[in-house]
Amino acid sequence: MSPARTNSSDRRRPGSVSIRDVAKRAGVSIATVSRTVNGISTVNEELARRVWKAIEEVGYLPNTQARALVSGRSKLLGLIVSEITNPFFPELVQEFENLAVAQGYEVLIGSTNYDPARTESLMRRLLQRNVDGVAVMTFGVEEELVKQLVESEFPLVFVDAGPDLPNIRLVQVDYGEGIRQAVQHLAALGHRTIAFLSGPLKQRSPLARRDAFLKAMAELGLRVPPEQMVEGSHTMEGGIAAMERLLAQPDLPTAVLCSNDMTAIGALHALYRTTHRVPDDISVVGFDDIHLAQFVLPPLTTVQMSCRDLAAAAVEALRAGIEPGHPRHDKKEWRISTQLVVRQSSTFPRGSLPAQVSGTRNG
Amino acid sequence: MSPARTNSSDRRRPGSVSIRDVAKRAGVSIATVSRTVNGISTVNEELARRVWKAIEEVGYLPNTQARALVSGRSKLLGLIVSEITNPFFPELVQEFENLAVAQGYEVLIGSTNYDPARTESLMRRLLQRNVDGVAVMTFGVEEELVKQLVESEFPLVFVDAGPDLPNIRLVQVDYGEGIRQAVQHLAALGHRTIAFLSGPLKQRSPLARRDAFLKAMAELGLRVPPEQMVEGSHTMEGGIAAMERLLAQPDLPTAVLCSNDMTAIGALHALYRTTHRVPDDISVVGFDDIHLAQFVLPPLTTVQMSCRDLAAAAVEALRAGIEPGHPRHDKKEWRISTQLVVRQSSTFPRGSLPAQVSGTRNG
DNA sequence: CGGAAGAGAGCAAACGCTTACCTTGTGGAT
DNA sequence: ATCCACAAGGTAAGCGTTTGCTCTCTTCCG
Repeated sequence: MSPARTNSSDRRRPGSVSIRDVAKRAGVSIATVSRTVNGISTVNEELARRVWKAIEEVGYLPNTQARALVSGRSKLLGLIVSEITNPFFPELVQEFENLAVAQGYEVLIGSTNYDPARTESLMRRLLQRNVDGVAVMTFGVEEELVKQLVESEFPLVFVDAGPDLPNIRLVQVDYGEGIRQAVQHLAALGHRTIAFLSGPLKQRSPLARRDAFLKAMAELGLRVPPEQMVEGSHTMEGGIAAMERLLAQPDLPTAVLCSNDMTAIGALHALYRTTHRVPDDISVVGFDDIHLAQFVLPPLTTVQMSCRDLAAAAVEALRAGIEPGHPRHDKKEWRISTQLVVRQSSTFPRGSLPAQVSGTRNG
Repeated sequence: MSPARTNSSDRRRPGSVSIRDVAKRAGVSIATVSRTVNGISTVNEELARRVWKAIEEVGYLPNTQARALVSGRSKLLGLIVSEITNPFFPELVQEFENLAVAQGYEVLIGSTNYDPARTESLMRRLLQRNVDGVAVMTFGVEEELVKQLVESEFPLVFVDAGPDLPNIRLVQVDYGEGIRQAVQHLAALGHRTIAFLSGPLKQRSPLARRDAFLKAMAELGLRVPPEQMVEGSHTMEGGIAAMERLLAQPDLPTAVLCSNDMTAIGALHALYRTTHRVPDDISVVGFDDIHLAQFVLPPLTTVQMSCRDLAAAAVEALRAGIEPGHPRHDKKEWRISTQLVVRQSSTFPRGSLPAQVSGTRNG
């Protein structure tokens, strides 16, 4: 009524219509608007309708920043991955985001590119943005910082990663089962010499994969000469280099198990440039079952690790740490199982069977 | 000193040390702390030193929410992509994020999965978070909303997408040059029949790519029979399907140009399952030059579109819209050039030359 | 020596919301 | 009729900052 306007009485961008505009329009106090928006039951139905109508009319969107400021909850989750360009991560990110959004959270994603300085600045930025929790899917977060955060009970979950500290929420992948299936699959086909292209062995998860491999081999009484364990880097480039090193040796295995699909794809690439054919001369098996795995040539036999399960566990772990009355509040460990998916990059070793039943290109 | 504590005098999580704690510790007012942090020159050097020391000691991190609330700037950028799992996007996202972070922004990423409802809710969430601007790299944002945002001068930029509305910031890819190079490359090798596997033709950018192809062919006087224009979906699955439809026809082309690399990879896949070899029987050329392109078998000849340039243009366009005194404030269009990268998936058509010099697998 | 100017620091009002607390009005029990 | 309990809405404090304004010293000029 009075000519003196509040700051946003005129038409502004959607975000800048404030609760006051709604209150004025509906002829109620801002408290009532707030209560209506938050579904608090003490608001009279008739009034609530008026408020919603006013909200509609002025195009009000509650300002999340202000909400966060007063409630202390930003409804933001941080997600730290190694490299977003590694095809494994987008799938994970996607699932994580879907689940988070379904719970009313938004996600701030950052990739570390394995750079400690970058990681630290990322972590700082996330904290500064007041994220309610952080899921870490990479290594190299400074232990000191982690310890400090854990002590202050900041919700933190490590997914297939994480330092060796007590009292940390972890989502752990059970490599044993999937890798055992892969090894047994190859052994059942008749392979006796199986090489392993590992990831960077400074990290825990590649190490766990390697150990699972050695264990599965030992269970079958199969020997693994050290020269058939080659370290890669979980990238295509690393897979190429590792395979080339393997090829340079006198005794070739008839099968190669790779620590992840990217390595396997690199291996396929390296083999393509030689006279060895996959799978007839050499079988290649991956790990992760990224989307791409079914589209490489030949389609890759690999071990599936469910992104959805992984993401779901991470989100649940965070919610458990964030939301006061959450049932799983004290749970510290989540386990994800793995499982073999047979495609066309693995078959009998050459000569071990009378005929090659699986028709492949050099028929 | 006094036993009555302010809210955060004890050891809490890093984010919750407030400016007041610093002020108390340094024995100054919060205004001075604020000015020190923001580098305002009226603060005495000696005092500033004391403030920084206090900040260090209490582990203070300014609360971005509060800052945003009072300044009206969230320093958040929204980024909308179609699907984060499509390998083209992570590379773009990565670059975008790097550039944004370098300018002090954080990025909220969302994927639409081509779902209008999802797109709308995403947009609403972004506005609610008070993002300072949004870069849109997908189609299907409701025109009405866009119009409204543009009218209210909300910083918005469309990257290789966008509705046909006036006065919109656009980053446009110049398909002409790259596709012409690709066509001329194939023609120079001796190809006369070149098929085209397009993207979904309901969208602008696939349409632009197709038109560029037709134009380049026409320039050389090469005919393109309609049955050699097959519509795909810019995915591997779509590439496979499109290639299969092409293969089902009586007259095969000697070369196939694809609207994006994913389609080309699908095409390679489909061809792998036939007796046609790439590149000897049929040459395949992609578009985008995603990282993966150099690792498929055979490494893909493709047209490079620089992610970095694209991302840089998008960030600059947004900054131009956000930051008051930005020089490019009125610029509405940014252009990105494209360029052919020759790898091993293209060669002479079979029989067109006496000997095949480029050593390929069936040598 | 008085006073103006300017540097440097503090006070307090926003920013848009949530929520504890207070006020008002209603109905039922006494 | 009086009182109390309770429902329903309003008032205002406060979340952690930034920033316009004010206050207090210096310093320097006349």
